[in-house]
Amino acid sequence: MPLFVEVALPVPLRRNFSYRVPEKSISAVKIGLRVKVPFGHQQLIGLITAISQTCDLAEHQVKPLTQVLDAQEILPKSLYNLTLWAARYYFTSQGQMLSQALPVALRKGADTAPQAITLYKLTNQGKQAQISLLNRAPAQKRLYLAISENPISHEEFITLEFSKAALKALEDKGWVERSSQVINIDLSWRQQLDITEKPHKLNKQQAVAVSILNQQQGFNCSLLEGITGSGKTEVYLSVLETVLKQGKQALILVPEIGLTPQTINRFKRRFAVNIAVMHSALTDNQRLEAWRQARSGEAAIIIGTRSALFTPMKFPGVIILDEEHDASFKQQEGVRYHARDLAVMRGHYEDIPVILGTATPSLETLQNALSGRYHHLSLGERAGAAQKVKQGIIDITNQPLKNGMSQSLINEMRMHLDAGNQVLLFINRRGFAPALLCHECGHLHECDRCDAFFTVHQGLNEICCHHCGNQYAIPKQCHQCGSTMLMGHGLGTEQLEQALTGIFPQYPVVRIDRDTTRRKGSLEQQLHGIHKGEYKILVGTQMLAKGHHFPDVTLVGLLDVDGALFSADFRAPERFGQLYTQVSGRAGRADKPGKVLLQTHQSDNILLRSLLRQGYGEFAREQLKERQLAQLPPAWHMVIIRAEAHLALDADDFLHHVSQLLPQDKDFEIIGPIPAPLDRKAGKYRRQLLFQARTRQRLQLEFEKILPQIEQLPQAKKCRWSLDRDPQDLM
DNA sequence: AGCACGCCGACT
DNA sequence: GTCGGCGTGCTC
Repeated sequence: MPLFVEVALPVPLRRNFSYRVPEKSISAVKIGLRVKVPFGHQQLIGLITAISQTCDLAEHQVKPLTQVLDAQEILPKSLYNLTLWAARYYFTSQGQMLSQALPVALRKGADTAPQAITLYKLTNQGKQAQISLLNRAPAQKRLYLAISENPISHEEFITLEFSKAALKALEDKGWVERSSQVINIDLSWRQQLDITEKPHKLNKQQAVAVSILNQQQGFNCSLLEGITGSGKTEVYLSVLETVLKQGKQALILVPEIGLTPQTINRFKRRFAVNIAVMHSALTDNQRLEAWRQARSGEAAIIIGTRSALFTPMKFPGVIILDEEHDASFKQQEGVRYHARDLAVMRGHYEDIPVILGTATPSLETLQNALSGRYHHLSLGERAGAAQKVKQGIIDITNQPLKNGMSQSLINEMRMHLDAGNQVLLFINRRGFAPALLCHECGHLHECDRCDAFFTVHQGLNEICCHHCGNQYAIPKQCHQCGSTMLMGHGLGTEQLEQALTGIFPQYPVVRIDRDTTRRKGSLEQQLHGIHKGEYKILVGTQMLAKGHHFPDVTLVGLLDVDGALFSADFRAPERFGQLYTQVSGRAGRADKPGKVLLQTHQSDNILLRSLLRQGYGEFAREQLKERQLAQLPPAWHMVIIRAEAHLALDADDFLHHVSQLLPQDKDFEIIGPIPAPLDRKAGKYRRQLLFQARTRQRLQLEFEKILPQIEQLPQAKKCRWSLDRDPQDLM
């Protein structure tokens, strides 16, 4: 009787492939095992998703699988199901999603069995050896002494920086031998949890939060809202204690920039348990080892960034996702999944609680908290540094600007610098899609057909409405006052850095953005320089605000507030609110009050006023109402279809045909095709189509129906295209 | 996504 | 005469 398997392969084709199971492997196949299979001219590794006695394809079309790689399912059932759910949700192939969920080493075929570790120990001859013979070989002596005390593992050998030559010499003498040993899985933490640091006394709000969180059984989700310094981590630690005492594991997810030794040490100090850390600097094998320890239950705590979401747990207890609003939880290439959304879904599949922590909730999470789907727990809302910060608005309408800085700002900077303090200047991320604004009268140019602001496309010398696609050449004069001083592009960090060096030659400037921090370790180096006071003026993008505290910074300037408030990107105001709140929470300290200055042409803007007067909470609630009116996320649900081609026409043509396939009624809205805010990249033209649906269900249904048709479009061959569900930015 | 096949330009 | 550019087409 022939046997066939369906295999999910890491290819962008949205289907699985059938293979014949060779006689000898028939008893070895099971759903969820990795197999190696021939695919075109290559051998790929995929997962078995189904087994059947029959196959629809003709016999000559089906190849036999090459090898079964596992004896046991590679993922626990809950994670396997989550991953398949995610494949559907993000409209990607099961194979790509599953491959995403595995550490690279396993994608390449590594073994899941724990690796035997190499131990170096003394031979009988070595035990009787005369140490004095090593007097002239200090490296050998050091190693010999270490080994004679206790056999050492290869890992210790590396970390203690012994010499390889010395080891070889001792082996050649016959004094030291290596043996390999399989380490028994140590689960003793489940019986006996050692707490190595006395917990801080919780304040009332923390205690309330902890007691509510500790009562949770099974799946549920909580938003823990607390400003910087309100003690979120202490709440996490307290919840962890409860979970670990029940013999269950905790998965902690943090933003890319937040995974510092200090963060990890906070957990290490409190609990004497094995902590698996998953970060991008690990080698494939180190990652695999951390993964194994999580899967076996040896690691009680797993802490990592976005991709750590897929770490299996033998005894799942809780998922904590810190700084839940952080954009780095959304993968921006390949499968564009959101670790926060999948974390909630994973909590559901594992039937365990999920805790989302932040000072500035994303509107998605806020909506869920306000509607009662999530518990809403608050910490120290009104306390802390935020209140002490002085805030000021500089209306720059018709003010002379030096590289984006007004004279008032420069004067203020000088005061703070001369007093020996540091100054921090923020500008928006490059590639922001700015509105066209008159510097003289502050008029914002709006599309004549919609209510949307025009977006400036400097490269094309065009303004474009991102709602209807309406395009014009950039006007020479303001439509309201006739001025020729129209502003349409944010300035760059580099430009600003140069200007500052000119204005304040005596104060060293440091610039922190994607470009200056690309090299590994350079961010740490720059931050170190800032803390030592080597730099006086700090220039940077959002990056600088995340998780870093600069006690000597007393003045923070936000240069391009308008660029954030009037961007074509509907999330820009939300992100600005988060940035502003974070910055205000961090400027200065108790004995050195900080000041935040905002430059804008729209000093009486309602949004801005509400943010400054009432804080992020109110601001966010107002934003939420606006999103509802505008039928934008999280009220409605969005998918972006992006296309890239050598000729703009090809991309447009494709998207146009796609838009014909999409449903059109009151539950759906289609915008575009329009140029992508970064419309030309590497000589290719990028266009996009926005699609909004009233409900998730309809969106899912419609796309599942038309996706095969989109794939079949002849125009699809002329361009590269991709889907992005719940897009983070419209770039 | 890979990878091979295939058809046109600057080199020994 | 060949090496290699990347367009197009296929993968159970």
